[in-house]
Amino acid sequence: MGRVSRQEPDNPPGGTGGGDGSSRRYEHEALAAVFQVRDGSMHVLLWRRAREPFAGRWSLPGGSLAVEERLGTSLSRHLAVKVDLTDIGFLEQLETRSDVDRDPRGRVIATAYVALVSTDVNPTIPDDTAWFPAAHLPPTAFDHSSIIRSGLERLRAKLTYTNLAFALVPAYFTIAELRVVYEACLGHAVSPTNLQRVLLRRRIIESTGRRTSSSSSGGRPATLYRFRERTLRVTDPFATFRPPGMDVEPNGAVT
Amino acid sequence: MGRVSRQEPDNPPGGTGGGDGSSRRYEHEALAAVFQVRDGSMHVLLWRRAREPFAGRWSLPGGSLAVEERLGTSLSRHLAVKVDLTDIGFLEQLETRSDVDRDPRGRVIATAYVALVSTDVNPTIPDDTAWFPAAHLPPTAFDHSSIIRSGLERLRAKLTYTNLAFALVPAYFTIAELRVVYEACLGHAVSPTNLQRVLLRRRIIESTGRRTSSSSSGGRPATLYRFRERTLRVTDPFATFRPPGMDVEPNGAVT
DNA sequence: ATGGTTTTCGCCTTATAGGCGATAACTACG
DNA sequence: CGTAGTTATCGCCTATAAGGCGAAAACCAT
Repeated sequence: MGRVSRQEPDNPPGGTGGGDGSSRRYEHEALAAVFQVRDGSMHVLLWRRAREPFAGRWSLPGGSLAVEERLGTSLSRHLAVKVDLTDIGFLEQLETRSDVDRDPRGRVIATAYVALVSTDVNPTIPDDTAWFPAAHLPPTAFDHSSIIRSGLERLRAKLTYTNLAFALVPAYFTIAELRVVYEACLGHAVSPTNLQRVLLRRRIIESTGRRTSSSSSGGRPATLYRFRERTLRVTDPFATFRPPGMDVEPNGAVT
Repeated sequence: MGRVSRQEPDNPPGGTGGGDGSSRRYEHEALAAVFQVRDGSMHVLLWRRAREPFAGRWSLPGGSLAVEERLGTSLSRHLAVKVDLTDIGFLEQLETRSDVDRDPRGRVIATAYVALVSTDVNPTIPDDTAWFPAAHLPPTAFDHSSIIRSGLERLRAKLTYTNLAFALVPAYFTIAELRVVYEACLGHAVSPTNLQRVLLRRRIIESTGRRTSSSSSGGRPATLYRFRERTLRVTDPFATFRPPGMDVEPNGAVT
């Protein structure tokens, strides 16, 4: 192949496309793995395919990228329009799948996102969509089940070293409610005692003075907590190998 | 936008493209942020653009996606062909940029990767490419400097909670050499004592019996260490909130 | 009031990171 | 050969964060 030379496609878009096969164009879709904790376990929102390929199987909601949009906004639009889903607390790009044969009809590149929905919203979804427990997925289409696994993995990781849970619970919540979410996500028992202590110490959550009026099954009324911030923030276990005199302020700044 | 109905582009590729603007096609390029520690500081490999737009500015190596390729292999090919770079120890997808106007010539979607090169390789690179310290980048093209920052952030994070450093050092190395790499990457002093202890305790590195024959400037010969594994493996600070009796075996399995 | 239930606090143990000085193992040079 | 200089490594301690467990708090129902 010729001499080493240029870099990106210097061909103007729509240009003649010289050399080694540049200026090819591809369909591009944005997919969302929408997660919500329902009845104590993690669920994913899936769409039942009406047509071939994979007719009858379930797939991630999403849609193709429009000309004037970025992937993220495109996806929000598709979710709003097609599944009536607007209450998304968190949306983050996950990964882009480019396998040549991931769609039997032809080449479609897909960028997958992770979307989180709080437990206190119950969106009205179309008939051909449904929530499925992430642990027991129905037969899925394309590479979507692999994408879901990948999303779950990221979710689990971030839940332990960030404040990401803010997107999965209402603005005000009890430790018990938070515990359910953590258990659903991590897939194992979580001690409420330890959960409270750790998140308070990390200054991720804080107590509002208020308490639940009275719980259904009796028992001491729980304090209502809230997340100090409702945007993603990492706690610094990344501070291993931290330099000598370096201390991290509560606000995250470094002195 | 009609009634809520289908999902992915059900149009066969090349089809007529109905409804809400589906089956659009876009140019797609793969870019690499190639990192290497040189002279004790982190460097990035950049390419000098010959033509407009951004003529004379520096950009990430890469190239457009060919029809029969996945993004990762496409990128490897471009790096091998165009910058003669084949000794890449690690290649991981970073993120996909889809801003409409990121390329003034028209719409090009870019998927960026992080690539790592060990300190013991010194690839012969073309005239119009050069290594730049990541802390002092030259004027860059497109959104590339933002991509580099993003890559550096991931690199720093992963260096502290994974064995990722294996891709930045030779197969056998001394703690001193490893320290240089960590300092270059994290941007602050790292104690060799602590580095050794932590990585040994985490069972990320292990001592080969061998020692450096004799160093240049005198001093006790250092033990040669090696990474137990040369594929990405996370250490489990993700194990916070770990369930009661759950212990993690040295090999990473969970009992 | 009494018992059941749930939440929360206090005290302790364990695990991991980090500081610092002492010792080991070489080179260089008289 | 002996001694100074240099670098690597180890041992012992401290600091911090996570986790276990039981006791107390604060409600409900009878």
